[in-house]
Amino acid sequence: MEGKKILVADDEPDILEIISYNLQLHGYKVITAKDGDQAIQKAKESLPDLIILDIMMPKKNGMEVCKILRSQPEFAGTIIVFLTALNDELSHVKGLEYGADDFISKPISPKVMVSKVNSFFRRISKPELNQVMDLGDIRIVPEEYMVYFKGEPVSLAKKEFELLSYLASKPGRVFLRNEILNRIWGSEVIVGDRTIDVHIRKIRQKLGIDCITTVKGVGYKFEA
Amino acid sequence: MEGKKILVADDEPDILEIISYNLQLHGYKVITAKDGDQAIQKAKESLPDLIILDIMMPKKNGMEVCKILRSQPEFAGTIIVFLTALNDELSHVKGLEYGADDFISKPISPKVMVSKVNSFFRRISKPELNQVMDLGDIRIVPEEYMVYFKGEPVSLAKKEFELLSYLASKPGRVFLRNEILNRIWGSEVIVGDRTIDVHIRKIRQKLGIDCITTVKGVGYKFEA
DNA sequence: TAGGGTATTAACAATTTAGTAATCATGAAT
DNA sequence: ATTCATGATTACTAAATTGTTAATACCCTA
Repeated sequence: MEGKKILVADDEPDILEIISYNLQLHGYKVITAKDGDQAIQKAKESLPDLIILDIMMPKKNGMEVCKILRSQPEFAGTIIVFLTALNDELSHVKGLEYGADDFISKPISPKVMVSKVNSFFRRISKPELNQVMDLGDIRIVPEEYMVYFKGEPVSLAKKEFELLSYLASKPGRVFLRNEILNRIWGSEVIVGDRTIDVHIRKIRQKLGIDCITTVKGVGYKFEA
Repeated sequence: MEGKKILVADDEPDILEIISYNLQLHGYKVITAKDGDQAIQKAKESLPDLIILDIMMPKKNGMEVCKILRSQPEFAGTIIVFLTALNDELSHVKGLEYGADDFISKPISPKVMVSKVNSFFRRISKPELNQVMDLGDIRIVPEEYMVYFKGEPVSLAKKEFELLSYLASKPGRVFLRNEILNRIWGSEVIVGDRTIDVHIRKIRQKLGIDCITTVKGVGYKFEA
């Protein structure tokens, strides 16, 4: 997260000030721009990881900037978010068309802003699902489709393995049954109510310990 | 989103018709009023989740209605939006002073209207629900469905957790029993009078300290 | 200090939700 | 063709959650 570059473009110096101050406080490098043209220019020279664009700006508005940047391959992977007025649904719709990743509503709460920014980075830095996961006594090795409990190999079936990996991808976090269904079974497939439970049971059985906690009425979570 | 009650007030039967038809199509329950007085009366008896007010109405105009409703605690959490002529800047400014949450411009596009309404509910239905809340000794982690008291995990049941999160979302603010019912149980469900109390009790018990204060005849509030 | 309204509480009942074991269907491996 | 593992379903059981009741307790006000 540290050292990530963020470009902020807004024509109001105050906003610019507040945003960059708070982001810098959290270890981000901030580049600022005060209009659309400058935003494009600075984006090209600094290649930021995240770009925050105000919708309304002189020279070129946020939408235009976004459109232009998105058309260039070096910004394909860059996160672009808009600053919008609260509930400005129209901008949201258009913004998504132009390739925005998300929106931050004005008025801005620094706290919310920073946590949103953090979550953007968390989101993209995730696709490392093939990483070996070490969680206490449990070790998950995706490329072997294998799980080890205290060094002992435990062989899980595909669905079981995927389910465990998914839950273990964020220990402590509760995954809703719906999320699980979507991720493991896909949104088209419809499976019975008890299917998840049965697979959870198998995992618990095979691992011998209960590393999966039930949150009734909500879902399941992994805990080391 | 389903079953949310929306009160629409406008003196033009056609507009009323279009709006309510489209909203109903999307699963909302619509109540209509054709003037300001009726709007107030119906608002009081049906306690809608969202109120759409035309600015220009007989008896009382939208501003007045808004002002009156806002002055009553049971409408503190209700979303109120105005129907305004496009670019009617003056109404916008005044409207915000009177406590409006947003504006919808005439002429009305049903599509835009519905998507705006949806977004209102999306906003309020989870106002930063994924934010960790730190309140003195108490820490609420929505992602984990967990509450920590002085670092010690306390596991609350779903309803209890939701209730606590709700109250804690605005420490110090009193939540009316009605608001709580609407938010936690939904406007359709009918539960007995003592139900809230019992859940409050459970939370108090489990947390060990009394962070929830009773305001007799009114409701409850969270205090760190 | 008596009484109305309101909240607290504990015990209980109802409901919802998850766990379990047995069973079936499918398809790959022997 | 038979076996076997997987994955899904079912019907049943178990358990936790959630809601109700009814017996107080509390606190204003008269």
